[in-house]
Amino acid sequence: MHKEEDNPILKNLNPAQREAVVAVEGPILIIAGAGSGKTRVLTHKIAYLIDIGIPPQNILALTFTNKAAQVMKERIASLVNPEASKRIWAGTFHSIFARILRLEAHYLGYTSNFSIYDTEDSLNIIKRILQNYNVSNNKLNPDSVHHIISISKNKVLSPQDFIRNASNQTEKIIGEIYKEYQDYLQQNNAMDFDDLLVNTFELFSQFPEILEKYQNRFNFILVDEYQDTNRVQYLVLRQLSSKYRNITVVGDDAQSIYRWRGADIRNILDFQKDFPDVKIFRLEQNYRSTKCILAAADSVIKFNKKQIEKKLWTENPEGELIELYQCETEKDEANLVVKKIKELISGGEYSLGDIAIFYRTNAQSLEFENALRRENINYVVVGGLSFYKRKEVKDVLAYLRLLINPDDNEAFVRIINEPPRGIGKTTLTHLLNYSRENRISLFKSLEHLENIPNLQKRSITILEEFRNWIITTQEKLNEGIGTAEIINEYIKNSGLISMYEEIATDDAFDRLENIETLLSDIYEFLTQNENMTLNDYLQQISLISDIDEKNLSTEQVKMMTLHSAKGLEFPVVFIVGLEQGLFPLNRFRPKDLDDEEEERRLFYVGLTRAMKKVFLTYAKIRHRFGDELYQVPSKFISEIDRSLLLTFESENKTFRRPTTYSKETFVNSNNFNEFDQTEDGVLRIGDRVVHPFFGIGKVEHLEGSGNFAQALVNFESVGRKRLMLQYAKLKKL
DNA sequence: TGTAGTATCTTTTTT
DNA sequence: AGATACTACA
Repeated sequence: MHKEEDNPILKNLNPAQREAVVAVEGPILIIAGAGSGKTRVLTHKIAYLIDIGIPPQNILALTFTNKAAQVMKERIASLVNPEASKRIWAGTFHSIFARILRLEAHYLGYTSNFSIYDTEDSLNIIKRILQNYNVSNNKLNPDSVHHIISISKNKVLSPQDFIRNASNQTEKIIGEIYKEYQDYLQQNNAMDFDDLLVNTFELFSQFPEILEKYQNRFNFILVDEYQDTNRVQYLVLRQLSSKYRNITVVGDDAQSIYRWRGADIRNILDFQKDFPDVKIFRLEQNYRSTKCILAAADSVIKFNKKQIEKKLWTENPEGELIELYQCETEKDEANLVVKKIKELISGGEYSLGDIAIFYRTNAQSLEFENALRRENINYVVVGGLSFYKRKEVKDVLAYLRLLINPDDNEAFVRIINEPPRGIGKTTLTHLLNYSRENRISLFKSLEHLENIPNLQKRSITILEEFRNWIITTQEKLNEGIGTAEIINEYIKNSGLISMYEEIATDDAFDRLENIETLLSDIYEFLTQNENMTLNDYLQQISLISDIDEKNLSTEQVKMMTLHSAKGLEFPVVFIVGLEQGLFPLNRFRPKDLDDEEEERRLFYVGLTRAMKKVFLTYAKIRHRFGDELYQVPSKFISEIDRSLLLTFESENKTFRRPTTYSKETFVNSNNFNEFDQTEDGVLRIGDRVVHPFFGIGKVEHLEGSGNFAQALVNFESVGRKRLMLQYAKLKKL
């Protein structure tokens, strides 16, 4: 025992943390509250494992982002020998599984240069399949079909299972589409994000000897953010750990925010069922936030019924009260936040890098960007339209994908007429038909141009030329020398660059710059890493997320969605857009209590990111699709213990034309706790109503109750308005 | 086949 | 309001 006390790896850990670290063998569940040193426990545990002689290459650490894995490796490197830290397998489920699948691809009928399709690719495929099905698009839109397929995969439900379980015609059709989609992916030698998980599960299920190989390799498995794993991730974890049973999972049910993409909170409960001998540790001391922030977060999360009982506490100071600002519009809100940021900076206590702005949807970032730019304040936006999602970047990547995996039809479709080279819709349709009928890829079908009906002479010449160009480039690439130069030449010959040079607008120059950045990024990757190939590059970037890329240690204000904020911490946090319908977000579908609880956890995550100070804001009026919406403060505001809140009205009101909605329309800011559950009157969805100012309209949605009851009314004269029934004086027709 | 003009949709959250 | 997708023409 005393020997362990001396171990530097165990110093600076509290008793609970230390116990969790030295519990080496068997299944271990760590329930770790926000800010309780979860990452610290994981890193120290891995360092400890290495310290007691476990070979680092036998350790597998699964994290939620690549960045978290990278941070973990760096910290381990500083605790033990840096060389050892490099040999740990650490990464996201997706990237680690992709790595395994590359090595074992042939077992599943893939080759190791398979493409990884992103959501956009998947949607394009589904759109095309839907067209062939000739179904009315309003019921089966690509997004929802894609979502259903994705959720099914995460539950390990095959197309055959899906069709068998179908209970109506629509489901049956979706099942057919799912099947066609899956066959198509296999033909393209491509996997989508979900396949990386499902196929790993299939690989291990079908080939026990492969499973055993990886069981033996990963003697010790550690999983971060366990509350956000889904069914298939859980199943693979169970497969991998079933031999040695050394698995440590860390999670906090209060921070589970990915139910919508299949995360299953039951994984924690099932974990205890599968491993009855599980040892459970609880980390309940928070080192991050002030007492005030913690109390506020606690008062909110108490409104959730489903949760594991735990009490988070801190020795940190009381801290300052949370400030709540009521703003006129979203512009006003952005201006207020910028004003507060300037005050924080001039106060001398904080710098720009200490400050973060969290919002519910990416679209909200725009106003803040504008306001910050006007005041010359440096900022960085995480997420939104990331570099690798830009059209011109994706086009270049598609050119490269086609070189590596010529069966990649999505890449082919993307670039065959980009820039325009005279292969239009008609020609492409002929090609697509031929390749579908003969079950070969588009690129392969170029070998049989003379057999393809209806092709014009001109098209044939162009396509032949295209095919030769790709093949010659592939041959050059296979020689393995001067890869970066070959790629530059190839992209130059594609005509993309000269196309943008000819357009010569500001936008086109931006795009050119992005292409240049990408090419030099590739150049650097290939020259810095001796034995890395273009294939490695493509794989790496397809699984990179925006948060992995962005440097958060800079002196800039950080802006991101609440989802991206998970796992991070900042001295000062702004949570904006706290309005009913926006946060909690609702999509005007039947109310789901679980949805609301998830939104509340998201708010909890936001609050608990803050170390010292929290600002909350909402706008009374928010513009959306050109409409003016009258907003109601988020119910979450009313759930914060009132003694912890200071409420303000934003002073810098922007000028607005007076309407019949004068001051009394809006909630008095002292009224937040009067939210109650009384019945919302006689108004029903579909009712036609008349309003003294807006005239006749139809009720499309109702929500809230008591003083907060509100209706979304579509008026004939002015379109959709969100109105508070208390003030709106609507008359039913 | 490419373009100009028009209709329609957009805003969840991410690997 | 602005961007994208679709349709009718050159």
